Amino acid sequence: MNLKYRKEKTMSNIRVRFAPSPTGQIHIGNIRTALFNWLYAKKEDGSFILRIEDTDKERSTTEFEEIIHREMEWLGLDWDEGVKVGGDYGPYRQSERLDTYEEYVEKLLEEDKAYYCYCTEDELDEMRERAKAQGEAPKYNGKCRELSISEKEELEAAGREPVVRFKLPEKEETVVVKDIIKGDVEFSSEVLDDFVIVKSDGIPTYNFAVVIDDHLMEISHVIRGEDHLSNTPKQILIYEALNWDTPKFAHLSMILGSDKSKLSKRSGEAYVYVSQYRKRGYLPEALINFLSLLGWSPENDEEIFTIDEIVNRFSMDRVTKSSAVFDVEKLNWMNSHYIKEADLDRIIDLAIPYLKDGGYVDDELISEKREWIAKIVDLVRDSLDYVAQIVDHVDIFFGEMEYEDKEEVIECFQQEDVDLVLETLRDRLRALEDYSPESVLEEMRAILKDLPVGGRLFFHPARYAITGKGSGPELYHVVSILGKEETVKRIEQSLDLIS
RNA sequence: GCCCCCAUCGUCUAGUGGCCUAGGAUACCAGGUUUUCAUCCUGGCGGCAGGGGUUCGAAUCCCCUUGGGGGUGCCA
Repeated sequence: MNLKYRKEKTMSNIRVRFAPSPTGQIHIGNIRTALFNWLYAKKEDGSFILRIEDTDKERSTTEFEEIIHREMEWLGLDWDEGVKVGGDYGPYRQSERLDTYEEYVEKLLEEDKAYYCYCTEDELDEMRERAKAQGEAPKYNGKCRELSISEKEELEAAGREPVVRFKLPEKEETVVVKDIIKGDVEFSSEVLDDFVIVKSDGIPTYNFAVVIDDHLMEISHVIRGEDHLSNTPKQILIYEALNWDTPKFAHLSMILGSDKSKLSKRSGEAYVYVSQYRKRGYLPEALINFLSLLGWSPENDEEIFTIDEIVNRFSMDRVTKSSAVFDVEKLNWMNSHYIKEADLDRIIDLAIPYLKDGGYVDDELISEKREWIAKIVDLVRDSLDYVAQIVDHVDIFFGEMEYEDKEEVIECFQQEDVDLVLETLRDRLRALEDYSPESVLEEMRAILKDLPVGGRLFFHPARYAITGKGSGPELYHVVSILGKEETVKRIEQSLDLIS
C-alpha cells in the first residue's frame, strides 16, 4: 500500500475569475484587474480562474489568447483553473460552451422571459435615430415582443436570422447592485431595454454568457473594471430570471491615461500594453508593485513590496473608489529601484539582447568575456529606468572613443595645468600594475594629491580624456573596466588634441 | 440626451467629525555625499473644485453647482 501524503492547499470557497477577451493586446488596465483578482484569491485562499471570453468571433484570435497567457505568466499571475490548466468547471473558453448557453436560452424562451427579434440593423438604427430626434432614449421599442407564429414564419422565410432578446420586467423595478467598493448602486429598469442575449449567429452576447459562466463556475466575487458597472443591472435581471443568486460584485475604478481618459492607445501614453513594458526591460515585480498601488493602499506608508507582502496586506476595503492616472514616471522610479536590487545575472541576461541589438556584443564576446560585461552592466544599472536604456550608457566601453563635443573637450584641456594633469595621469596609469577598481581609485587620489590642481581640474579633464564625455559612471570603475592598454591609448589620443 | 460612478499637492495616495496650521511617495527645486551625470541623504515647493447647510467643531456627513470618467452595441 502506497499512501501518499501531500500537502493539500486549504482552499476557501472564494472563487474569482479574470475573464479577458482575446481581441487585442492585453493592456495595463486589464492586467491590473487580473492582479486584483489574483491578490484577492491569494489573500483569501481562494481560487483564481482564467476564462477566455471569445464570443466576438470577428475579433477574437488565438494569438491574442496566447499573449494573455504569456504576459500573465511573465508577471507570475498563475491561475488555479482555466484555459491551459483545466479544472472541474470547464471548458474555460466561451466558444466551447455554446451548448451550455443554448440550454438556458431555451429555458428563458420557454418561460417567455426572452423572445426572438427579427429586426435588421438598419431598422434598429432608424429606430434609434427617430428616438433621439424626439429627445427620447435610444432604446429598442419592443417591436418583436408579440410576434405571431405566422409573422415569424414570414420573416424567417424572407431569410431573416433572428436574435434573442431578454424581456424586461413589465413593471418598473429598481435593481440594486450591491458593490463591495462602490456601495449600493441603484438603477431603474426603465433605463434599460430588451437587450440582445443571443446574436444572429447563434452566439450569446457578453451580458448573457457572463452570467451563465459565473454561476456555473460558482464564482463568489466578480471583480472587474468599473466600465462594467452600468451593465450589471442587466446581468442581475438575468440572474433573477433564472432564479439564481448573484455573486458579490466589486467594480474597480478605471486606470486613466495622462489625458484622464480611459487608458488606451489614444490616451497619450507611449505604452499601454503589458508586452511593451516587458520588451523595454521593466521588471515584473516592479510592474506588479506599481499596479498594486493603483487603487489600493496598505495601512502604513510603505510602497516597496514583494508580491508576498502585497498579498498579506491586501484587502478589498482599502481599494479606492476614484480612478487613477497611470504615471509612468513613478513606475520608472520603482523599476529603477528593482533594477538596482536585482540579482546581477538576471539583469545581465535581460541586458544582453539590447546590447546585441545595439551592436555592442555578439555571442562570441558574451561567452568569452561575460565577467567583463557583468562589470559594465553592474556599473551602469544604477542609471537605468528600464533595461533597454542600457544602450545609452555603454558606448564608452566599446570601440573607438568618440568625443561628445570636441570643442568643449579642447576648451577644457586648454585650462592651466591640464596638460600636466593628463601627462601625469598617462604615465602613472601606465606604470600601475593593479587595475582593480580599488587600486585605480587609490592611485588616482594619489595622483591628484601630487598635482598642483584641485578636484575639478583633475577629474573632469580625466573623464573627458578617457571617455570623451562630460559625465558617466564612476571614473575609477571605468578605468578598471577599460584596462591599462585602452586607458593609456585614450589619454594619448586626447593629449594629441592639444599638442 | 438619459443613466451610473468619482472629486485631497502635477501624479499615486493616507485621512471615515476634533490627533490636520492635511501625512507619505513620485516629479520638480536647493544643499550635502569634498569631479560631472546618476545613486544616496537632508531640506524646500505644492493640495482638501466651488457654494450652501448639519455641528460647539468638517477634508471627513447632507444638498446643489462645476469638472472628470464610464455606460447607453447582434464589443467585451
